Amino acid sequence: MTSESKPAHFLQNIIREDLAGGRVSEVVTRFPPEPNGYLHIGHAKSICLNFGLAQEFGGSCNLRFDDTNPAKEEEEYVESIKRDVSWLGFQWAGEAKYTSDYFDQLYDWALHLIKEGKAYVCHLSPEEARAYRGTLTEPGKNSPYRDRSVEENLALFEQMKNGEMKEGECSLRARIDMAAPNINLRDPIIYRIKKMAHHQTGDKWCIYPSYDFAHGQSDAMEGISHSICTLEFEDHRPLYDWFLENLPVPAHPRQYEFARLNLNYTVVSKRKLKQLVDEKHVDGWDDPRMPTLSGMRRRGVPPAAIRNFCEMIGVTRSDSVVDLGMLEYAIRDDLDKNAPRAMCVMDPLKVTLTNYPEGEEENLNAPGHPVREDLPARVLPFTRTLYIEREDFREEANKKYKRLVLGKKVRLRNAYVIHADEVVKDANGEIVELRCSVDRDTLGKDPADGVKPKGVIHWVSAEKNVDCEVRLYDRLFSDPAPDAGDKNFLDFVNPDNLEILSGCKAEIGLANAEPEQSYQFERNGYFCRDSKYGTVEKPVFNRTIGLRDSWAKEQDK
RNA sequence: UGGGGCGUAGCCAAGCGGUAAGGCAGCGGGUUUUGAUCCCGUCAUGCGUAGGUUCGAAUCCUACCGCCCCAGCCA
Repeated sequence: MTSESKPAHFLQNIIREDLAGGRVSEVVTRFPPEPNGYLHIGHAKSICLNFGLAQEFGGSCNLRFDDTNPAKEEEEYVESIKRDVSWLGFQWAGEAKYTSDYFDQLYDWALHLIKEGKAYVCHLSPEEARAYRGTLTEPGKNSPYRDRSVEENLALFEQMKNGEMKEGECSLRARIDMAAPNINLRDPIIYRIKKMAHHQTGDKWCIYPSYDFAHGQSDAMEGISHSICTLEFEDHRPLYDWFLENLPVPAHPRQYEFARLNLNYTVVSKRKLKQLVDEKHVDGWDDPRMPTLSGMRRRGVPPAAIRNFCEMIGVTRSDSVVDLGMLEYAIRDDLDKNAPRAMCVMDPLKVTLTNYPEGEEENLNAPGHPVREDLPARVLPFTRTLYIEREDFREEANKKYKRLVLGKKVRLRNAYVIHADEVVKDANGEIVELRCSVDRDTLGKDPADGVKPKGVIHWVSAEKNVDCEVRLYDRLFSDPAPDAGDKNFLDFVNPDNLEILSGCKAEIGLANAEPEQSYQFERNGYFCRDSKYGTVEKPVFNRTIGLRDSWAKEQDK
């Protein structure tokens, strides 16, 4: 720890004290997703927290699929979750675990509660149970089945397990306190009947434990020292503790809650994400505009950027909304340091260098990165005809415009200084070509007259380049809180969230770009080859994020 | 109107009785063959509000206000 390191957050403080005071000898955490959907940026915070804490304190972190509800869960998600956690850069301890691994033990513990008179089979229908539960301000009433004998409960529970009861006909409930102000303590259901195959246990069971009955005991079995979850589970903590106190568990882990991540301009609810996919607002769960980890991966977001972002935003108990700009900063910060540089002209304007011999070609060397000397240099073929960005030329402009102007000079990035001599237009007055002259004595040095061009623009050889398609993504929603209150988030889908450019010309080396390998297209932004679309001859590049653009800001003034 | 939480700058967030860290965004300037990066400067007489305790309060006490979560056989 250096003097300039971040101050510790409350969980780090708690762990430090637990370790120092001997309450725990080793830190064991767990990331417990339900395999019912794809992981998103919100999960990333939890992953980084749980795995990060284990790493920081020399402990370990389990990956545990919280699969107590076969109606909602699928094997497909198990695989995608493993892939995403690994991609983020974390390794779970041993094999991935499943709450369903513990169904036998959980069943025995249910029996234990029954024998202790602390659980009973209740034949109230779901509707009746709701009525008996009371309300937020009124206590509930005891179920008429609450005082069944141990023997009767044992027999009935056996029948439940054997499939002799119908779904919803009855359930096993903990016998706690129907008048408790905390509704979770009003005889919560701990086993329900679901005549349904489970993706891990097949048709072995037709009764399944509830989250509350499964989670703490699973933690205990795994020797979890700190069971970290989000704020909405805070009210469940007394119940978490009640089970651990009333069952012969090997340990009593403690639950701590933190505030989940909220990001403006972003929705992460599974239902809404699914709707975006189903209604074709996006191209799938891994669409680069999606806040899913698979979408961000495809878009070119480096996992380290997500980790740093999670580090930046901190861990607290206050419900807050993080500005998307922070995520964008973290992405740019990582990419600036690590992405090799390249040039790509999005909207090509042909330039002919009238004093450059036809058929001549030379290979110019360009660094792979302005400061990272470990990144390999590249070779740029320079020829008589080139492409520059259409918006990098004006027939006339004031001094603020630092690009190519008719009759003036500009530096071609990593190459020569050129002078714009003449504009060629078509019948409609459209500029179709620029005729320029090149100063061959300007490679790596200023012009002999000592007049240094103010601007530098990117370019690509018109004779040797990669024809490609470029996809420019913008934020998915135009409203900072698209799902706040009673708004319909679909009303705020940003109509300009995707712009597809074709006929873009990238430097030749990009022909071999690999998906997920990020590049900075100089003066433009960060890009990576798409893993889904494009061909060998004509790749598709996704813009991860643009460079900061103070010129655009200046122009808006 | 029951229970559980949370209120420090536009946003995130330190602070734990000794006179408001840091980051993002913003603004101003410098360097620059990327209008990027980098560097420098600037940005809360103020900590939800009102009282009180104290030599001294964001920190302690009291009251009030605002926001979030809970009435699935979901997690």
